[in-house]
Amino acid sequence: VDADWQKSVRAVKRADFAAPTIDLGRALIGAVLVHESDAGVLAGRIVETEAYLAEGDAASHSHRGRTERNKAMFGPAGTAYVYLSYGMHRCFNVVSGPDGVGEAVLVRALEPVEGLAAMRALRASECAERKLCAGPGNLTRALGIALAHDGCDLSRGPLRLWWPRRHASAEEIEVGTRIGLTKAADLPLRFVLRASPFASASGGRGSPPRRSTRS
DNA sequence: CGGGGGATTACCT
DNA sequence: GGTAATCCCCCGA
Repeated sequence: VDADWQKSVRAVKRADFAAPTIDLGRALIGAVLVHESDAGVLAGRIVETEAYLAEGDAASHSHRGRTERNKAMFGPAGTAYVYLSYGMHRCFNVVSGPDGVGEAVLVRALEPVEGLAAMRALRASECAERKLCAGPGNLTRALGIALAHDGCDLSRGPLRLWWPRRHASAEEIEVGTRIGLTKAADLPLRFVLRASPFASASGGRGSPPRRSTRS
Protein backbone atom coordinates (compact mmCIF):
# COMPACT_ATOMS: atom_id res chain seq x y z
CA VAL A 1 0.00 0.00 0.00
CA ASP A 2 1.16 3.56 0.60
CA ALA A 3 4.07 3.20 3.00
CA ASP A 4 6.05 6.15 1.71
CA TRP A 5 5.85 7.80 5.08
CA GLN A 6 8.31 5.25 6.47
CA LYS A 7 11.16 6.82 4.54
CA SER A 8 10.78 10.08 6.43
CA VAL A 9 10.98 8.59 9.91
CA ARG A 10 13.14 6.34 12.07
CA ALA A 11 12.41 4.19 15.11
CA VAL A 12 11.96 6.31 18.21
CA LYS A 13 14.41 5.98 21.11
CA ARG A 14 13.63 6.62 24.73
CA ALA A 15 16.21 9.42 24.67
CA ASP A 16 14.13 11.25 22.06
CA PHE A 17 11.51 11.94 24.72
CA ALA A 18 14.00 13.53 27.11
CA ALA A 19 13.54 17.06 25.75
CA PRO A 20 11.68 19.64 27.84
CA THR A 21 7.92 19.38 27.26
CA ILE A 22 7.64 22.54 25.16
CA ASP A 23 10.49 21.38 22.92
CA LEU A 24 8.86 17.97 22.63
CA GLY A 25 5.60 19.61 21.59
CA ARG A 26 7.49 21.14 18.67
CA ALA A 27 9.58 18.04 17.94
CA LEU A 28 6.49 15.86 17.64
CA ILE A 29 5.26 17.89 14.68
CA GLY A 30 6.11 15.58 11.76
CA ALA A 31 6.36 12.43 13.85
CA VAL A 32 4.13 9.54 12.83
CA LEU A 33 1.75 7.88 15.28
CA VAL A 34 1.05 4.25 14.41
CA HIS A 35 -1.47 1.80 15.83
CA GLU A 36 -0.84 -1.80 14.88
CA SER A 37 -4.49 -2.71 15.34
CA ASP A 38 -6.72 -5.68 14.60
CA ALA A 39 -8.01 -3.66 11.65
CA GLY A 40 -4.47 -3.34 10.27
CA VAL A 41 -1.87 -0.59 10.47
CA LEU A 42 -3.44 2.81 11.15
CA ALA A 43 -1.04 5.74 10.98
CA GLY A 44 -0.99 9.50 10.79
CA ARG A 45 1.59 12.27 10.79
CA ILE A 46 1.28 14.70 13.69
CA VAL A 47 0.46 18.25 12.58
CA GLU A 48 -0.87 19.81 15.80
CA THR A 49 0.11 19.49 19.49
CA GLU A 50 -0.35 21.21 22.82
CA ALA A 51 1.98 21.17 25.84
CA TYR A 52 0.65 20.72 29.39
CA LEU A 53 3.09 21.62 32.15
CA ALA A 54 3.60 20.75 35.80
CA GLU A 55 4.35 24.29 36.97
CA GLY A 56 2.24 27.39 36.46
CA ASP A 57 -0.31 25.66 34.25
CA ALA A 58 -3.76 25.53 35.86
CA ALA A 59 -5.17 23.82 32.75
CA SER A 60 -3.00 20.74 33.16
CA HIS A 61 -4.57 17.64 34.65
CA SER A 62 -1.48 17.35 36.83
CA HIS A 63 -2.00 20.80 38.33
CA ARG A 64 -3.73 19.47 41.45
CA GLY A 65 -1.39 16.55 41.84
CA ARG A 66 -1.44 12.90 41.01
CA THR A 67 -4.80 11.13 40.82
CA GLU A 68 -6.07 7.79 39.57
CA ARG A 69 -6.96 9.32 36.19
CA ASN A 70 -3.77 11.26 35.53
CA LYS A 71 -1.18 8.92 37.03
CA ALA A 72 0.26 8.06 33.61
CA MET A 73 1.26 11.72 33.22
CA PHE A 74 3.67 11.22 36.10
CA GLY A 75 5.30 8.22 34.48
CA PRO A 76 8.46 8.24 32.36
CA ALA A 77 8.59 10.28 29.16
CA GLY A 78 7.44 8.26 26.18
CA THR A 79 4.44 6.80 27.97
CA ALA A 80 0.93 7.21 26.56
CA TYR A 81 -1.62 9.14 28.60
CA VAL A 82 -5.15 8.46 27.36
CA TYR A 83 -8.22 9.78 29.15
CA LEU A 84 -11.96 10.11 28.61
CA SER A 85 -13.11 13.60 27.70
CA TYR A 86 -16.68 14.84 28.07
CA GLY A 87 -17.79 11.34 28.88
CA MET A 88 -17.40 10.12 25.31
CA HIS A 89 -14.17 11.12 23.56
CA ARG A 90 -10.67 9.89 24.18
CA CYS A 91 -7.65 12.21 24.15
CA PHE A 92 -4.14 10.92 23.47
CA ASN A 93 -1.02 12.44 25.02
CA VAL A 94 2.69 11.72 24.90
CA VAL A 95 4.01 11.88 28.47
CA SER A 96 7.06 14.10 28.87
CA GLY A 97 9.29 15.49 31.56
CA PRO A 98 11.25 13.59 34.24
CA ASP A 99 9.77 10.49 35.83
CA GLY A 100 7.54 11.64 38.67
CA VAL A 101 6.75 15.02 37.08
CA GLY A 102 3.29 15.43 35.52
CA GLU A 103 3.75 16.82 32.04
CA ALA A 104 2.52 15.73 28.61
CA VAL A 105 1.93 16.73 24.99
CA LEU A 106 -1.63 16.41 23.68
CA VAL A 107 -1.86 15.31 20.05
CA ARG A 108 -4.65 17.31 18.41
CA ALA A 109 -4.48 16.40 14.72
CA LEU A 110 -2.88 14.02 12.24
CA GLU A 111 -2.42 13.83 8.50
CA PRO A 112 -3.65 10.30 7.70
CA VAL A 113 -0.91 8.26 6.01
CA GLU A 114 -1.90 4.59 6.22
CA GLY A 115 -5.07 2.59 6.73
CA LEU A 116 -7.44 5.28 5.54
CA ALA A 117 -10.28 2.89 4.69
CA ALA A 118 -10.17 1.35 8.15
CA MET A 119 -10.01 4.79 9.72
CA ARG A 120 -13.16 5.85 7.90
CA ALA A 121 -14.91 2.73 9.16
CA LEU A 122 -13.86 3.53 12.72
CA ARG A 123 -15.02 7.12 12.41
CA ALA A 124 -18.40 5.86 11.19
CA SER A 125 -18.91 9.26 9.66
CA GLU A 126 -18.31 10.35 6.12
CA CYS A 127 -15.94 13.25 5.99
CA ALA A 128 -13.18 14.75 3.89
CA GLU A 129 -9.72 13.25 4.32
CA ARG A 130 -8.48 16.44 5.91
CA LYS A 131 -11.03 16.01 8.72
CA LEU A 132 -10.46 12.31 9.30
CA CYS A 133 -7.96 12.88 12.14
CA ALA A 134 -8.62 16.58 12.87
CA GLY A 135 -9.29 17.08 16.56
CA PRO A 136 -8.13 15.03 19.57
CA GLY A 137 -11.36 13.02 19.85
CA ASN A 138 -11.52 12.36 16.14
CA LEU A 139 -7.97 11.08 15.77
CA THR A 140 -8.25 8.64 18.67
CA ARG A 141 -11.43 7.27 17.17
CA ALA A 142 -9.92 6.99 13.69
CA LEU A 143 -6.85 5.18 15.02
CA GLY A 144 -8.80 2.97 17.41
CA ILE A 145 -6.99 4.34 20.45
CA ALA A 146 -8.69 3.10 23.62
CA LEU A 147 -8.49 3.81 27.31
CA ALA A 148 -6.70 0.47 27.57
CA HIS A 149 -3.71 2.17 25.92
CA ASP A 150 -3.32 4.50 28.88
CA GLY A 151 0.13 3.97 30.34
CA CYS A 152 1.58 1.97 27.46
CA ASP A 153 5.17 2.44 26.25
CA LEU A 154 5.24 4.27 22.91
CA SER A 155 8.59 2.79 21.97
CA ARG A 156 7.14 -0.74 22.05
CA GLY A 157 3.71 -0.86 20.47
CA PRO A 158 0.97 -1.65 19.62
CA LEU A 159 0.82 2.12 19.87
CA ARG A 160 4.09 3.37 18.48
CA LEU A 161 5.73 6.63 17.58
CA TRP A 162 8.13 7.12 14.69
CA TRP A 163 10.57 9.99 14.83
CA PRO A 164 10.98 12.45 11.93
CA ARG A 165 14.38 12.37 10.27
CA ARG A 166 14.05 16.08 9.60
CA HIS A 167 12.16 18.20 12.10
CA ALA A 168 9.99 21.13 11.11
CA SER A 169 11.85 24.41 11.29
CA ALA A 170 10.74 27.22 13.58
CA GLU A 171 9.25 29.02 10.58
CA GLU A 172 7.18 25.98 9.68
CA ILE A 173 5.56 25.82 13.12
CA GLU A 174 2.87 28.27 14.15
CA VAL A 175 2.58 28.93 17.89
CA GLY A 176 -0.77 29.82 19.44
CA THR A 177 -2.93 29.39 22.51
CA ARG A 178 -4.47 26.09 23.51
CA ILE A 179 -8.02 25.15 22.55
CA GLY A 180 -11.04 24.78 24.79
CA LEU A 181 -9.57 25.98 28.09
CA THR A 182 -10.97 28.30 30.74
CA LYS A 183 -7.81 28.31 32.84
CA ALA A 184 -4.30 29.30 31.68
CA ALA A 185 -5.86 29.98 28.30
CA ASP A 186 -3.29 32.59 27.25
CA LEU A 187 -0.14 30.50 27.40
CA PRO A 188 1.48 30.03 23.97
CA LEU A 189 1.65 26.24 24.14
CA ARG A 190 -0.11 25.13 20.94
CA PHE A 191 2.00 24.11 17.94
CA VAL A 192 0.63 23.67 14.44
CA LEU A 193 2.34 22.78 11.18
CA ARG A 194 1.82 26.06 9.40
CA ALA A 195 -1.17 26.12 7.07
CA SER A 196 -1.71 22.37 7.37
CA PRO A 197 -5.12 21.42 5.96
CA PHE A 198 -5.21 18.56 8.46
CA ALA A 199 -5.15 20.67 11.63
CA SER A 200 -8.24 20.87 13.83
CA ALA A 201 -10.76 23.51 12.83
CA SER A 202 -10.95 25.27 16.15
CA GLY A 203 -8.61 28.21 16.26
CA GLY A 204 -6.59 29.62 19.14
CA ARG A 205 -4.67 32.82 18.78
CA GLY A 206 -2.55 32.59 15.67
CA SER A 207 -4.81 30.30 13.73
CA PRO A 208 -8.01 31.76 12.35
CA PRO A 209 -11.07 29.49 12.26
CA ARG A 210 -11.36 27.53 9.08
CA ARG A 211 -14.86 26.12 9.26
CA SER A 212 -16.62 27.79 6.38
CA THR A 213 -17.59 24.63 4.54
CA ARG A 214 -19.48 21.58 5.66
CA SER A 215 -18.83 18.01 4.52
C1' DC B 1 -22.24 11.92 48.91
C1' DG B 2 -23.94 15.60 45.74
C1' DG B 3 -22.97 18.55 41.98
C1' DG B 4 -20.40 21.41 38.75
C1' DG B 5 -17.48 21.17 35.05
C1' DG B 6 -14.67 19.61 31.55
C1' DA B 7 -7.62 19.31 26.99
C1' DT B 8 -14.98 17.56 22.43
C1' DT B 9 -17.94 16.91 18.62
C1' DA B 10 -21.85 17.04 15.52
C1' DC B 11 -25.81 18.93 14.16
C1' DC B 12 -29.14 22.65 14.59
C1' DT B 13 -30.77 27.50 13.33
C1' DG C 1 -23.26 30.71 17.06
C1' DG C 2 -25.89 27.53 20.25
C1' DT C 3 -26.38 23.22 22.51
C1' DA C 4 -27.19 18.20 23.44
C1' DA C 5 -24.79 14.02 24.26
C1' DT C 6 -22.70 11.58 28.21
C1' DC C 7 -19.95 10.25 32.36
C1' DC C 8 -16.34 10.40 35.32
C1' DC C 9 -13.35 13.12 38.05
C1' DC C 10 -12.75 15.75 41.95
C1' DC C 11 -13.89 19.32 45.27
C1' DG C 12 -16.41 20.67 49.16
C1' DA C 13 -19.52 19.43 52.82
